[in-house]
Amino acid sequence: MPKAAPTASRVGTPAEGRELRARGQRTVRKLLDAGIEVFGSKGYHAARVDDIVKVAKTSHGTFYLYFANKEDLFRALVRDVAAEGNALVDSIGDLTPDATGFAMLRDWLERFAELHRKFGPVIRAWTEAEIDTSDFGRLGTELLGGFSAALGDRIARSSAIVPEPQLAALAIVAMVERCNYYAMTWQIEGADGLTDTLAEVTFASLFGSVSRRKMTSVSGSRRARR
Amino acid sequence: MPKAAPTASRVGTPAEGRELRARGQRTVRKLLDAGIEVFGSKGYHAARVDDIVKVAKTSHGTFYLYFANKEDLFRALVRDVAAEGNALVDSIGDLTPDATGFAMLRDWLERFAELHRKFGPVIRAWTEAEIDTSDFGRLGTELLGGFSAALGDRIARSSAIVPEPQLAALAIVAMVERCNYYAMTWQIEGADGLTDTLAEVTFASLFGSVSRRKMTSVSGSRRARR
Amino acid sequence: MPKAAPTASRVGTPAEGRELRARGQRTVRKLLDAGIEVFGSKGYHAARVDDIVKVAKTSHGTFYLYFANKEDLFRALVRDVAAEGNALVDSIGDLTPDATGFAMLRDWLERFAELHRKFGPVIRAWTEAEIDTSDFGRLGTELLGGFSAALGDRIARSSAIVPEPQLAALAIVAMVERCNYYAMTWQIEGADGLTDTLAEVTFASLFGSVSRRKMTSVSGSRRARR
Amino acid sequence: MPKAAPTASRVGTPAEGRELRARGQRTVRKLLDAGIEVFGSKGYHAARVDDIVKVAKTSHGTFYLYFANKEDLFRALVRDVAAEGNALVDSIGDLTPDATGFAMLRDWLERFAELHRKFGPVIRAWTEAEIDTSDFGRLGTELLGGFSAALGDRIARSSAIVPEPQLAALAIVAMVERCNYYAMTWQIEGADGLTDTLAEVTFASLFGSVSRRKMTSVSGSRRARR
DNA sequence: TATGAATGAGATTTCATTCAT
DNA sequence: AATGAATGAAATCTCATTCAT
Repeated sequence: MPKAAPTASRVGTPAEGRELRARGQRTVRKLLDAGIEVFGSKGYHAARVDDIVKVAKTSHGTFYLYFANKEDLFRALVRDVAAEGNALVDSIGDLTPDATGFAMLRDWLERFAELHRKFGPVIRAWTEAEIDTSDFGRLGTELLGGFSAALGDRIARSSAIVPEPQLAALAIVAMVERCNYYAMTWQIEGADGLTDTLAEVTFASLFGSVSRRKMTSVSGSRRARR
Repeated sequence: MPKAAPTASRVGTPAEGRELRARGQRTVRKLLDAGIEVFGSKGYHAARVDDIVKVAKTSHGTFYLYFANKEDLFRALVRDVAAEGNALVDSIGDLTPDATGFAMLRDWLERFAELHRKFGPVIRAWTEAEIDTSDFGRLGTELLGGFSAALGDRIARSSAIVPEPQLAALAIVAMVERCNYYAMTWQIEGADGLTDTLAEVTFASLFGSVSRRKMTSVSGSRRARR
Repeated sequence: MPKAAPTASRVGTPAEGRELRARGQRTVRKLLDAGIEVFGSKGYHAARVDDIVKVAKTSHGTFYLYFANKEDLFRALVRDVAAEGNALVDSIGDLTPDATGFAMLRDWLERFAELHRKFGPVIRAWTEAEIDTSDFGRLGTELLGGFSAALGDRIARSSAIVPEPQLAALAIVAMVERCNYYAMTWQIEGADGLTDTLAEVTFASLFGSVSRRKMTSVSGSRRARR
Repeated sequence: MPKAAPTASRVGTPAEGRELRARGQRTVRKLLDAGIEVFGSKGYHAARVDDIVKVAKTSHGTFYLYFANKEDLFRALVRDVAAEGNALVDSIGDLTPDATGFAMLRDWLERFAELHRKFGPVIRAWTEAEIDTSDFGRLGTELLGGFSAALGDRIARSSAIVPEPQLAALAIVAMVERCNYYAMTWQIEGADGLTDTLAEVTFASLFGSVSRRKMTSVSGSRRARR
């Protein structure tokens, strides 16, 4: 469990409106962090409010003081991911068929992986929760859709010859997302080369495997995954 | 008082345990189908035995006559998927950087999509269930791992210059799996071009965008993604 | 606790639709009867599903098999009272300023008291519950309103000179209802003369205290209240 | 750290315990008024300390500074009603079968109605709370009993020929109380004629419909009940 | 072989009351 | 004198599983 960096965040329904003092703020944060941890380790459905409360070292009553229920807490978490995700979407640069383009792509994928490392547990649980509770499946759809649309846009504007840029973008996003997911879930052996490989595969699928040797030199230093 | 029936536990798989008569066979089938439907629409955890039983138009008692519990039914389903999946794995042909190789790849992806269409709901639920019930998450890992290993093998043996064939294969499998998943979940418009795009992207990532023009002729009509 | 005569009745939501077998029927009845007893002794709000279940000698699970919640069971009970009450409403005869009229009135009041004896606990709890759960307060309003309207109608058609028959009827119904309520709640001393007194007061308020002596002779035999 | 404040328990009644300064007085008043409002609208059991505190625009902590608990606040309210009620009881004049007697009765009923208008919510909640907390149900019994005893006394001393004056008095009190209750609960249209009707019905039940014509002149306009 | 009823362990949720500032 | 946060006991409700027919 990566212990997830502490997260400031929206607060649930019950507390809605009322301003929180320092103490309350701290409690909310404890609960959110506990949420990340527990959702991550057991998944959304298997997670019990009781588990979360235990990890946060607080009481049932307190939980319901700040969140209407388990879903509410989860939603708050998801909103955070979505926010950071959308920021990431906006930061995709131009895709050029040269070293600069590759570097941009690799960097962007690295940041994607980082997001995954931070919020992985939530994302994982999200996939799981997505199914029935209809309306926050939408949030996920929108996020992924956003990624894919932004990337599709860059592809279309690039010199890559791709018949359906949007579909291709979707395919790439799917690949990237899922690989990071696998990396987290299975602790994939040799996963530290993952971002490199993803960058290469993606780049190759758009521009062919141009001058790969030179480019990987860029990626040498940045392997932080334990 | 025919208390003589605690044969119950672990009957599950139609073919194993004591032989079932026609009526029993039919009941098991109804339950399995209901399982696909219900697990698909609500996911593993949210699926209630009650729902399955209702869809199968039978009773709780009957359910437990054939399956030890909810997980047992799910396992039976998963086993079917795994069986078909492994068959599919074995049927990957040689990856050559020409039209024949592309056709093989496309055909294979088409069959993958078909498998997904048939068992998608189960696969979806599987992803979700994976998390806690540790040991049958393994079944899933093995299946995906099998796909990925087989493909990695073909890549390594092909003329494609890829630094880490196994990771690349994993990335490709991830992409393919997830795209089909999206297609099912979101009812993607224009999703019928999906397999084409996947084939193209995959092929391009391995061999560059060779002779793409000729190949796309296969993929029929043009559709713009939303 | 008068142990309340067993009551056949509507069944709650969960069971809705499905036909109940003999066993289920019996269970439902046990629960309804337990409801009468518990609501009667502790009132609506203080009554716990747990109490009801204990009295009915069944389990929590079973309770929720037949009723969505406490309110649902209560509703079923209330519906029964309302049904019997409405029947009673329809049976008011003509109010004549003679012995016949008085006998009719007294008889009607006797039947009212009987209804109260049978369903008193429910009625008592009803008054209590009435306050917030808006829509089944309506049931009560309608019932009392029905009583009052029917009586008002008879008064208007009688020879009594009353400026506002409807308001007078309401006043009378209020008196009768509340007195029976008191009789139940406080085990009023000398309550066995209650129905007589109510008949007299009512009759007098409409026609003056005509020939009271003769009339009371009718009422001699009928005092069943322990 | 002024831990010195567990004086809390049983302050309650403004006049008892330690003297309160102006600010405290005001807070107590706010809480009592909030109590009337909340108990009135939701009833005793459904009323939440939280609701009361919100309406009073103060905090939980403050509530428990002045009242030992919810019941304590309610008791304080009830004591007020009882005090005013008892004063009212003592003020019933002589019942004579003439216009003076009628006027006295009407006036008294008018004052009763006023009491009800002021404390109706509390009285309503009282009826409800009566059930379980045994000992302050007694307060209610005593109050109603007081009304009824005083009235019974006046009836006995009057020229009315009533076999059981105490029961008759109870019936009348019941009628009056309940009618006012209905008026409050249902916002009865034309309820302003209510006190008139009550006076008439009561008077008639005791003395026959003597000189009714002259008296109704008091009651103003004609209204038809729905 | 099939069924509907029953069960109870465990999860969720509420809210009067206490605590720390 | 006042406050908002925290608590936990007690209530409600769900549902996989077993039972009796």
